[in-house]
Amino acid sequence: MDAAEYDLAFFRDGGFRRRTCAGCGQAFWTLGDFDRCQEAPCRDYGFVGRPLFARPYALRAMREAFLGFFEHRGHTRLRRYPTVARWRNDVFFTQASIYDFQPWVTSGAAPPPANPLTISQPSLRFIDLEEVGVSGRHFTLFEMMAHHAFNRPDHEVYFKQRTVELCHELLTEELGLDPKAVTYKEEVWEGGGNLGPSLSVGASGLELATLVFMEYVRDGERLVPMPLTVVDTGYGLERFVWASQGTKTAYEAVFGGAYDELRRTFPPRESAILIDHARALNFLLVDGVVPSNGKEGYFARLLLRRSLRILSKTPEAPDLPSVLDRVGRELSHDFPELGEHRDDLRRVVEAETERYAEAIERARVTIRRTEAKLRAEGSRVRGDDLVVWYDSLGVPPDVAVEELAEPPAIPPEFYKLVAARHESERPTTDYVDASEGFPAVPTSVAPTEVLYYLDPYTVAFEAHVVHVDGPFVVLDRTYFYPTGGGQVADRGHLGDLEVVDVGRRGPHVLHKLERPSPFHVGDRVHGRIDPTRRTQLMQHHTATHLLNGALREVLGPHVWQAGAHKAPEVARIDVTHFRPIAPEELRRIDRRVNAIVREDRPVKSYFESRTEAERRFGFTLYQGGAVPGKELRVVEVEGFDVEACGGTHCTHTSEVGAIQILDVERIQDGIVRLSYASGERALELREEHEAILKEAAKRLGVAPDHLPSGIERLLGEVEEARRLSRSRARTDLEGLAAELLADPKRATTVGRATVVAARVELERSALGELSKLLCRQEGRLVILASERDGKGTLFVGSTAPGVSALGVLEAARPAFSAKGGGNPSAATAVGEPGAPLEQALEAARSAARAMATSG
RNA sequence: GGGCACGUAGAUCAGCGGAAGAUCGCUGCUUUCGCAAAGCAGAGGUCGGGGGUUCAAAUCCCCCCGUGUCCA
Repeated sequence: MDAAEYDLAFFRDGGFRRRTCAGCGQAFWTLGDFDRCQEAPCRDYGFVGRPLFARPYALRAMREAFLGFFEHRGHTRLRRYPTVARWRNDVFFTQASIYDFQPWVTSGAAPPPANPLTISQPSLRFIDLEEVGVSGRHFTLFEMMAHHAFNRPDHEVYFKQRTVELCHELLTEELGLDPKAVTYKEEVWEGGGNLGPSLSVGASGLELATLVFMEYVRDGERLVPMPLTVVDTGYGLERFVWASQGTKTAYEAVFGGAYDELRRTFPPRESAILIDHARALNFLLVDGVVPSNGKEGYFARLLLRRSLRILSKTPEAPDLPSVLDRVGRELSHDFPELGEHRDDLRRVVEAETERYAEAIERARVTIRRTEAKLRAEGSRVRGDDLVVWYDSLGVPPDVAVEELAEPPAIPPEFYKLVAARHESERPTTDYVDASEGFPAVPTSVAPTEVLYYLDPYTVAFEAHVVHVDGPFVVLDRTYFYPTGGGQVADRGHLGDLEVVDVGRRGPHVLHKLERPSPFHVGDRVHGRIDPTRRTQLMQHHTATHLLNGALREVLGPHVWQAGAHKAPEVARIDVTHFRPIAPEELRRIDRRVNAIVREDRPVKSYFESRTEAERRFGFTLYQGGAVPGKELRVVEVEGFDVEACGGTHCTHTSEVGAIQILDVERIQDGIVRLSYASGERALELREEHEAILKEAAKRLGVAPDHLPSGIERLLGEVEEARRLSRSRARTDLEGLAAELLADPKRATTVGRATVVAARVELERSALGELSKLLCRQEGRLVILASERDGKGTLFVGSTAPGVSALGVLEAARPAFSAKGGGNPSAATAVGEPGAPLEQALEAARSAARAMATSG
């Protein structure tokens, strides 16, 4: 980055000097007399015991000082965004204040909610998890205070000059930092394809803030100026508080009384981890994360389990819900939403606590057993085993060691060994703004005017063809709904041709015809949509919203839609929930959702600016995931459920008809799926089910209400018949065995063995059975030959001392080209096609006699 | 989303290329006034599903499904 980028009038006119740090080699600006920048590791912490600011601030006071400062200087104060970034599909969590405005605001697609603005955004970073409690300054959740400005070519709010000016004024005049103590270090920031110069603000060893100026797009080596430039600042609230108090660790300064309370029971490190995790969990759980084994839920589980482990090691420790509650109440003064839904939060935590206890118990059993086995083999448990156990059973090494009689040393770099097991993994990304199997449309083609948004009831229309590609036709306007948002596409006709699929590519809707299009650009076509299918899809889609609302009401606010599918035949919704839905809960959901249908509430669909919709309804709008665009289409079931959704909907709930829940299943850890039908389809299904029931009853010859007992009876009979047939088969084989033994031509006693050799035509498995029956006594040598499908099988079984079944088989091999093998008590060989089975039987018999005699 | 572990009798699990096992529970008999207990006998298995390799697969390979766990 060119040095001129940092050469601000504010620095030059203000008497700042540009120097090069003797530590890191970076250039920096300062009023002071330093040869090094004032950030670790170029200098040590100097503020411990010597606070940086004029007076000590608690967390709330500092946040208020910051936001107030910028409010007084023309910034609008914004409430925090959720810690789970539902409006994005590229990250799980909000990791910085700028995440709130990416990608729609920073790309220029949507206007900022205010400009300039100031915010203190709770942000999550799991990268330093291991440092929490150890370093004295790391947190999993921290608040990033910020002031942001978004500059358009026609409207510049402010950029570098004013940003640094504001920052400097805040630090020195508002907070009373010595102007000479600050250094502004030149850096380059890059992320998400954008980059720009940035300044790292340091004092007394601490990096207090980063001032980023996003102004370029990277195009290979070239830097292209962005049309919209962005001031992205980040001030660490916790660091400011710490610097103002000069305590030994940041935790004491930030968490105050609650931390001191924990310190009475726990050592400093454990206290810090507990309180840090409790804070992060309060935000995560209130923002609707359900602990699970994947995605964002995993991080909640990680924090919960780390906390539970610490608590379990101390007998007089409080339980986890109390710890969370204590911290949650404190936070609710500043974030009122954290005071709500405490019961729901408690239930989630209790369920998770049980699960963890179960997991650990399971692991303990496995560990004890494995050690017993290893010791029986003369071996013992090694450090590697601890790594495998942690990875596959979830048991931490210190817990595993407790279970072992001869514990190995825990490998010194335990977590590195765990990481090494995950090296070959690759993260994957997705997100396509296009239906699969639909070709790209040239950008010169005008975007399709989508009419189904405005009026979902119109099913016939006139339009002009604007683009043709094989069977794919793009119209200037359409009422056809393309597959999207979990709703499958409409069907119907364009002219006389059937529309077999409808998809979307960016701003274009493509109609796929049954065969290559006879239409040409400019043609006027008549479109007709299959009205029955459309109505059913509308009913299912609206039913999905109603169920989502009822699920949240009955199960709790942790319920979020995790996926949905709306087809004419059946609809499904997947939601996050921490345990299977109980039958009683399901009844309540069923009643509630059908009550809403009967109440005939209006369902309004309209477009609204993203910013305004978020303000009015909150982020629960994003049930269907991240939605692109500056405007959201809001679907509002009056007084019940509001979601951003592009689907076709009924205008009143009664149109949905009775909703019949067909099935509930747990499809993943933390996710349950409901299948249901409504409208005509629900009636159809009911008729089908009744018919099936009647048919089944008729076949069984009982009345439908006696079906269960009838089936019970039938199963008993089947069981009895099976038992009988099995015992008959065995009787037959026993009869055959007795027959063979009684026949002097087949059974002869030689030496100490009775040799039974016979040709029997039986299945291979029956040969074994028969041999087993014949070998119930000691001193038997059984040779059975059988031919099936042109392949001869020779089976040898032996209980004769000193006569090996395998040996007999080998002796017969020269006469019988066959593959086979076995052990001394049983051996099998299957001959090549045409191999002489009779001669093999003879050869085996002679060999067996010879062996029995000599043995 | 990926790695790893696991899936065998009603339950808990062993077996990890050569004829499906143990313990508990269950049924019957012996014993007892009855129960418990003990002894004896017995029932109970598509070895998660589907492909493949092999003369032979619970066992080895591949693909699914399910459970758990770790990592993003």
